[in-house]
Amino acid sequence: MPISRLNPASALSQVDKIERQLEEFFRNENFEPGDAIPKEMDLAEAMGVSRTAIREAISRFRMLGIIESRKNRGMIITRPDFLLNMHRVMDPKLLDGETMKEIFEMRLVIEMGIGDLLFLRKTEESLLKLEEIVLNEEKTNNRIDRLKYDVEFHSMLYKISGNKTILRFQKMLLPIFDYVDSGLSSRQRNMKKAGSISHRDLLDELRAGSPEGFRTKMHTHLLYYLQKI
Amino acid sequence: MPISRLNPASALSQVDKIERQLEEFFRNENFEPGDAIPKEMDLAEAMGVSRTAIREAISRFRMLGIIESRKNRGMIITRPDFLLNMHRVMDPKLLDGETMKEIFEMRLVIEMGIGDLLFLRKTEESLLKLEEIVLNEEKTNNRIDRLKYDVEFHSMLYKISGNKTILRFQKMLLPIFDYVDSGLSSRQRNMKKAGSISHRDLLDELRAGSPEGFRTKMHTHLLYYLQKI
DNA sequence: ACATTTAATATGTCATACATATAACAATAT
DNA sequence: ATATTGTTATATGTATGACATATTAAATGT
Repeated sequence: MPISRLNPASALSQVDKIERQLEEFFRNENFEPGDAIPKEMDLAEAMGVSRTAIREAISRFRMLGIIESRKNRGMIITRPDFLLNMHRVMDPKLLDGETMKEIFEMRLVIEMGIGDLLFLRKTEESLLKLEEIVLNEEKTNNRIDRLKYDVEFHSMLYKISGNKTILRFQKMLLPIFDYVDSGLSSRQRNMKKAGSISHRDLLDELRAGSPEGFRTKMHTHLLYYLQKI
Repeated sequence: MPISRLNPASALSQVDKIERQLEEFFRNENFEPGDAIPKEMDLAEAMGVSRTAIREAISRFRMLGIIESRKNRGMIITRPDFLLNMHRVMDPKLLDGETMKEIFEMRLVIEMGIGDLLFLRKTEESLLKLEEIVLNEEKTNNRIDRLKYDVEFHSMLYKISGNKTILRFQKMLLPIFDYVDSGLSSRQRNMKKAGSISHRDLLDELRAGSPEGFRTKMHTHLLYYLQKI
């Protein structure tokens, strides 16, 4: 139970209260996407508040994508895009260092755990794309480009996993990764090179190896990050 | 770039536009938590709209926890709780089946990838707690209780990982897991029993084994879920 | 019966007024 | 001079009424 959930009750504005009541209402009444909800004036009268307050609360749900309204037709419940909302607050300037560190860790965890999905869903085509990225990476000496291909390689892995939610999740977290990564010292950065498992090794394992082997190799590949933790 | 981000431009209400302009404004002006933002009337005048419209937009940021306002002191930027917002839309009734399946997969991925953190941060005390849960589980024959201890065991693993974000993420996703799990046929459910790796095995490995061993065992433990995918 | 017009309706936006909590300052008492 | 109290200005919180606009439904005309 997040602490922010229990604001000093007195500090809750009326709109806050309306928001919670409405959320409860929608849940209890088993509203589903497509269902129409009462019109603003009815809600206002039922709760004994002004239409303005109701609209401020409804506006919040509108942003989350839980409610949509069309003139005259009234308002209906809609399917929210749960990652879109997260995206709005995924800003290194807004989050604290501890949280960002934890998000970074989460990425490492996901990359190490994604092996099985990769073997389940890899195709010749997707392996060729990986091959192309690795070749590009091996050709360049530019530090910026290497970083770009590094991101591309790992993004491609997420794509191969066939899980759009994980892919989007990772894309959304990229600013955080950049931020944490840029905090690494150059000494730590050099350890990366010393790491014994390259993208080429990972690709080879994915092509002809096993999920177990891949998990172990990915672990080694990410080791320098883990040691930083 | 989420598709919902590019609603038919004409369909965007004025408040929607204000919301985006404000978001851009905060970003460009490098606002950070604690910074005061212009008062409502100034914003309204600057954008040539009514105070009502500004308030509807601001109300959205207030919900996200990006803005907080105190009478007279004006409004300030605050640190949002990025998981709290996700929590609001994490409702099986609101999400579509495909998304829920992908979230479920994400859980499997995380559980398989979490091994290293566990070995990094396990303590005697935490292992004893795991032991207690496993003992309780082994004692009972009640199907409901077994399920309860199953959840407890995995939750405890997240706790041991020492990553509060991952722990909360998983807690938030529980309703989805329940929903997907309850969709499994009894035949599939029985495969669980046939799975050769028990919680006891996982605990033993965590106590005296290696991260590699744990990854492999966790993989086997979750196999029946993976096969369902 | 069909097309067009008109009226009713619910949301979108605005202007205004007042309530309320807070900060800054002034006044008073000790 | 310090502490307490009172006053005022200010920015947000809430309510009300008005009008715009898009859409549905009814009414009208041919």
